[in-house]
Order: sequence, then structure tokens, then C-alpha cells
Amino acid sequence: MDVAGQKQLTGALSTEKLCAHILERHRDSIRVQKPHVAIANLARIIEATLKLSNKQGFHATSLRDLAQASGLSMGGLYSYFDNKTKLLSMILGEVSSTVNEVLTAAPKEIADRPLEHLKWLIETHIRLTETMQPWFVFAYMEAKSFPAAERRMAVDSEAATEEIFAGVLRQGVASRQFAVANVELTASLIKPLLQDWYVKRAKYRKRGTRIDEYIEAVTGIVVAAIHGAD
Amino acid sequence: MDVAGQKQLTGALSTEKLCAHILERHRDSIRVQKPHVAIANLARIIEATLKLSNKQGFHATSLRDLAQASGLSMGGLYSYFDNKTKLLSMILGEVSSTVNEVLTAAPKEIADRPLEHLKWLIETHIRLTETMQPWFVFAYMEAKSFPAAERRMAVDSEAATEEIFAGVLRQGVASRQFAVANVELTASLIKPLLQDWYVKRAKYRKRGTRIDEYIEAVTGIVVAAIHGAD
DNA sequence: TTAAATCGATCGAGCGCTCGTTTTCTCTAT
DNA sequence: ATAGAGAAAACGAGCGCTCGATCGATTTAA
Repeated sequence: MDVAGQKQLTGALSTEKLCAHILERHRDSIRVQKPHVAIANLARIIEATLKLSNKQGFHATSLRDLAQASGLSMGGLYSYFDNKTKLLSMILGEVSSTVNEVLTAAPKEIADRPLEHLKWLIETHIRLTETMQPWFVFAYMEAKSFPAAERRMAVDSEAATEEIFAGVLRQGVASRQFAVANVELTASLIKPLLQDWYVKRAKYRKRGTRIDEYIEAVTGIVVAAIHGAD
Repeated sequence: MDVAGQKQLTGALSTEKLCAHILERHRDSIRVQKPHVAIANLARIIEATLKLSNKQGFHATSLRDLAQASGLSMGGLYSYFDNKTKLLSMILGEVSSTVNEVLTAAPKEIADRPLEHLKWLIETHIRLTETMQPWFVFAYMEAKSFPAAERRMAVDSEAATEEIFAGVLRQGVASRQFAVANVELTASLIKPLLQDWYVKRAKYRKRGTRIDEYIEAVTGIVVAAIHGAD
């Protein structure tokens, strides 16, 4: 699993680890003091939120549903967030901070070669979204109903990811390894290919498509599109 | 505009025409008799629904908002649909019936040649979703919160579109014009390339990307991916 | 013992939807 | 031409209910 610069994502990004990070970023607004209690309950709250929201939408998920599914009471929930919107943006913030952290961590020996870097980005992005699938589905589907501030954050996060791809494409063009007519537009079109894996996960699961097969297909399309020669 | 088998979409798919079609399909449940009154008000209701829902989500759009935006009263709205969910599925039904009708109407001289047919499908799909952009965004974003019956309809509609692409790919492979390792997976991956144009329309608008440029980019990627030679 | 954590009854706002009433349109008799 | 009656369409206050949010009471753990 630990292939060519591919960090072990599953372990490093467990719900507990992610919730510990969320607790750090929101220590001031979370009223529960003991970290192990706070992290455990945060995990139960967020797992319930992702599960219910991805089935019926965040807006249609009531705090009563959430209390029952997480095992806390209505009042108990409010020790962990100020209001329903804050819960939503806690999750989004964690997603966008994680994706940025992971995608900018390519090993130097890979980042030096544009074609390898591009392949690494594709594989890493798909494996990351596989590991955190419910989180990404949530961020993708609920982004439109964010309040203005959080929405801008989501758009910026998407733009940042796209810029990482655009940067590698530009590097490949500069070194005459890639032939790309419109770098920005090509970078934009790579994203939906990566996103389809988690946005329409149910379809691929039913069809029995394996993740390696999917990574290979996307890589093939992208490499063909840039006239890649190593 | 009327290029190679490309019907004039804008005129044939005006809101009025689409609403006339909706009236036909729901004559029994719409209580307003006179067609010209019913069509005009349906148009105002649906335009308001698309506008508000695409901004804040269908679930978050109240019938009071809708009444104000459409210029009808609360009670007036209920002459046009039985309940809020029926309004949602009226719109979805019109989208999926239209997309199926338009995409299966390729002129014979184009449908005979796989490469031309594929290019025609890409261009027609993108231009169709451009003309009916709010409708497609609505169907795409709200599909997850449909009641079971309507959701199946949405999934089937998506599968049908994908199958049109898969059919052409298969034909091209059979006649040795395309080299595609996995036809189903490739067809699946074409869809998100087409969808990105309307799902992230705001991004492309801000960036000044023109529709012909987008069509060309997607066509280029797809053709490269199938090793296309005419 | 006491402070931290959790509980759940309770609140007012806002929801989808209804229905008795009013307004607007259409057609006929003069 | 036009008055006026009956039908069609539109109105909007109000119903029952659920929502997000609150806060004093209660339980838990050190």
C-alpha cells in the first residue's frame, strides 16, 4: 500500500485524528474540557452528521435526528457547537485543510518530474477522497447552502486544488514534456474526473469498479490529453 | 448557429415551450383550465423555483418565498401542484424527458460515423445544458433529496445518457476506429466532463471561458482518450 | 464535595398546506 | 353595446406541527 511516495492515508486520517484536529481549531467554542471526552463525542456527532446528511441532506437533518444517532441529547450537542451552521463549517474546514495539506506533500523526487508529479496527484487525490469519502461528499453537496463566508472558503479551497494541478501542467509545458493548449481549462477538467469517484460512489460500487482500475482510467485519459511523453 | 445537425435549441426549449409540455403531462393534477393562463403561471412558478432553489436549495425555499417571487399567492400555487414534492418532480421529469429526446435525435448521416456521432453528442449535450442551465443544476443538486421513486427516475435518466455514449464507443471499437480498454468506465468519465460546464458555471463565467472553447477542450480530451483516427 | 458534563422539557418562529372568501373573466339576454 | 350571473382563478389568514435553540435540573467522575 505504501507505494512511491503514497503515505498511508487510512491510519493518519482516522475519524479520531480528524476530530482531534477539529478540537484544536475550535477549542474556544467547544465547552467540553477533557480532550478524550470531547474527541470521542465529536467523532460520534460528526459520524452521525455525515451519515444522515449524505442520505437526506444537511438541511433536512434535524438536531433531534442527530441527537438520537449520536447518542447525545439536544443540549449535549450544543456543548460542541454554537449553532447548526457552525457544525457544518467545522466539517468543511477540516476537509479543505486536509486536502491542502495532503496534496502539497509530494516527495521531492516526485515533485521534480512533472509527469510523475501529475500521476501522483491523481492517485493521491482519489485515494484521499476514498479514505474520507463521507466528508468529501458532504463538502461537495452542501457547499451551495453555506452562508456567504463559508461558501467563499469552499470556492477558494477548490481553486487552490485546481491551482496545484495547473502549476504542474505549466511546469511540464515549460520543460516541453507536455503539450497543452489551455493550461487553466485543462486543470479545471481534471477535477471533475477525480470528483466523480466519490460523488457517484454508489454507481461505481454497484458496478464493481475497483479503485485501482479507476485511477488507471483517469490517469490514462489525462496523460493522453497532455500528449505525455516521459 | 445551426451547425451540422445541431438543431436550434434556444428557441425550441424556451421556458414557455417547456411549461406547455409540463402542462400536457400533468393536465389531471393542474386545476387551472385555460392553457394560456396555466402556462404563463407555470413559467413564473418554475422560474422562481429554479432561481431560489439554485441559490439556497429546494428544501430551504419556502412556499411563502415562492409565492412572493412568482407573484402568486400561497393558495394560488396549489392550483398548479398537489404538494411541494410534486413540484420538484415536475421539473425533474421535464429535464430527463428533454435530454433523452434531444440526445437521441442525431441525424442519420452523423449517427452512422462513430467519431462524428461522439463529437455531436458532446457538443449537443453541452449546448443543451447551457440553454437549460438552471433546470440541469436543479436536477443535479436536488436529486439526492428526492423521494425514492423520483430518485430512481433520476438515476435511470443518468444511466440512459451514459448508455448512449457507451453505445457509440462500442460501435467505434467494433469498427476499429476507437481503441478503448473499458467502454463502460470511459463512458462514465465523459459525463462529469460534460456536467462541469453547468455544475460550476459560475467559475467559468468569472474566468471568461467561452462555450466553444469548452466544447473544443472536452472534445479534444475525449478524442485523445479513444485514440481517435477518422 | 464540587465542578464538569449531560439531560430533556420548553419556547417562539416558521414550515407545508387548507379552505372560506374575494376578485376577475366569460358569456348570454336584452 | 352592456348589465349581470355564474364559473374560474386567486387570495391569505390560520391550522397543526416540527424546527433550532435555551437553561435549570440532574448525573457523573475526580
